Amino acid sequence: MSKRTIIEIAERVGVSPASVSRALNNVPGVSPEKRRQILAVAEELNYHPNAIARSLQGRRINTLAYIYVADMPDRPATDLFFFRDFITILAERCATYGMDLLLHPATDGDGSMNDIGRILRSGRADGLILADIRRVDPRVLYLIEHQLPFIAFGRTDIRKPYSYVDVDGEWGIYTATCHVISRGHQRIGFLGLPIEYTCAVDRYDGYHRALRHYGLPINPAYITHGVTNETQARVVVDRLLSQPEPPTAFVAASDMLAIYTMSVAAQHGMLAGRDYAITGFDDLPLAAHTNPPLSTIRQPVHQVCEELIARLMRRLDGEEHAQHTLLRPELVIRGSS
Amino acid sequence: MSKRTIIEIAERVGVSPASVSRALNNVPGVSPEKRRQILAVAEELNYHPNAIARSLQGRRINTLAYIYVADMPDRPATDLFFFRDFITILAERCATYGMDLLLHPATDGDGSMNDIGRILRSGRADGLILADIRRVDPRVLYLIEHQLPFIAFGRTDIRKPYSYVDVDGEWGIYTATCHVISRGHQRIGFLGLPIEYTCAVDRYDGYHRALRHYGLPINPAYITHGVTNETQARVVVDRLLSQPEPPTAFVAASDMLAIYTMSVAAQHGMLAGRDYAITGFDDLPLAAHTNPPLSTIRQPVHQVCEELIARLMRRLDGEEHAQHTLLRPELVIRGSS
DNA sequence: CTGTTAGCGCCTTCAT
DNA sequence: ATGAAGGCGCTAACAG
Repeated sequence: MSKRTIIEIAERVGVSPASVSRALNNVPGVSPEKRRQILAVAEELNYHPNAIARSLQGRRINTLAYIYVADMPDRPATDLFFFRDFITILAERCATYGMDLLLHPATDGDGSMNDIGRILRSGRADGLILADIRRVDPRVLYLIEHQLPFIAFGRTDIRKPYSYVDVDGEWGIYTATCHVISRGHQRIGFLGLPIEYTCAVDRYDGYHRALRHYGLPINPAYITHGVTNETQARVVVDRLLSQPEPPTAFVAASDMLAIYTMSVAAQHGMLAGRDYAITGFDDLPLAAHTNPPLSTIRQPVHQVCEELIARLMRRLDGEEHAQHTLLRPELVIRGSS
Repeated sequence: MSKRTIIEIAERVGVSPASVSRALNNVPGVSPEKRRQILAVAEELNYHPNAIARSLQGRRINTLAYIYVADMPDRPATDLFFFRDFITILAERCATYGMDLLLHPATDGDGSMNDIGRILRSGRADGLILADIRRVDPRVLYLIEHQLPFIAFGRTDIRKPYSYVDVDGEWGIYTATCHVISRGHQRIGFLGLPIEYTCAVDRYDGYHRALRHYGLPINPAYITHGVTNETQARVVVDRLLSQPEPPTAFVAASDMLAIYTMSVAAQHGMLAGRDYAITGFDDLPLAAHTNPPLSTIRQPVHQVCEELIARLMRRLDGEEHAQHTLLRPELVIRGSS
């Protein structure tokens, strides 16, 4: 196997490497005849341009990177399942823009600060996608400061301008809570995410607003934050249910939280939809197949991914800077509420 | 923002770029003092070596690519969910080897033949991971012929040597079928994958062997192949159940097939575990949360990924060529059987 | 239309 | 221990 470079093609055809380059890139300035020959030989040699050499000239490498923390100890297991789906959909959207997705599960627990600059500056990716956004997120600050091209899936409390796409979790949970109230429930438990995440606060706010809106009291004994796995869920839900006046409904900030809760409640002999109501958030593929099927707030994942990539690509083209999108999720009513 | 190259560091420190390179790469031949200075300045400048320039010299880019077909029309939706999990676990295993995972959802339906050579030869990835293997897989043939470094998750009928990792689906389905038979079932339906996939045949063989082993007849009316979505499942399962002597148990070649089946059966008023038995294959996160929880054959995904990456890395190091691993899955008995 | 030249950022001889 | 020079594969700028 020879080298398979434009030089080899040039030699075979009897032209200069520059002409080969021009022909291969559809740049004018090559006679049709030579262009034809060149393309034929390239085809015959099974030639593929070296993307590495190309991007060394300052061109793009046609790759977007998604850097995430894979094994964050307090990472909601719930989000983990959501992000598994998110990743594949993101990759598909990338593909429609001719980009590949580079997955980098960060190794440092500190939100992958080490890797962020490295991947971008090392030229391995043209832009960055960030998720799991915290209210004050050092990664976002870093990227803004260094003017690196990125897009965030989620808002922060940071005032500086940057681009993001987010789902209106406040509205979503507000809607879910109202739905449950309209079913006649008055004592409503809330199962929240770890409050360092922006979306955790956002979703809690929706719960809060719905209760206020209906003039229901905010009872701290019904509210819990930061449950991230089934074991913790067991403790918390047991406690919630063993109160003198336990909640008759639960609004969970994620499908997995809801599923854990249903599982614990089942051990108390309680069946969702019959003995209590519950709603989730995400609409994982799983949600339609639980028993009973889980009512939930569906994240518009496809839209989210489309917007993320579209904005990031425009940023790479220098066409836009600090724009954002807030997408509205959708209440899906199933048997659990 | 300046260029941030070794040249800039060299100028600041007052040495040659070569010395900077040596210092940065821990190559001997730099005085400790200069080395210290160089590293200090690099740190201060927030310098990251350009991976692109590096790999132009023939070094690795530290990336493995997973090329897959995202929107294959006949792609079992079942596998889709499995591969979503597979991807994230694969990425994590890559990370432990210092590699990133490049996701390329192929755009051509033809098994991504176009992209395979391109990605590898373009230097964007050092090696390739292939899944969704078919019995005669043109991608595998191509990669073997061109001596490109790859590893397959799955066997083929191809005789030429190449490396793969696979799960013993024959054994798995054999075990599941025996389990169901041992529960007293005699009429056992089989729900198979599209037979162009090696694993589809493999799993069917397990069913076949179990029936033979117990001297049960092979009834074609109980056997179906190639169901890939819920709509098809409805038709097929309806037909299976409306026979004079319908199966009293089902062995499905994937969890999703099993779940679809349970869903259709429920509409016939039949509850798994009570009115009939059913087993799946994969052990998706979903499986533990269906109603009733699904008995299934658990794919050792973590082991699979570990072996895939380990073998591929050894291949890249020139240490091994056509080795393979066959992993044994595990029967997980839950409420559905 | 075509070829030559220079250089992207880095590493690796080869001298010194 | 250090620096100068060449080249990885490709493309852009400049000549002809």
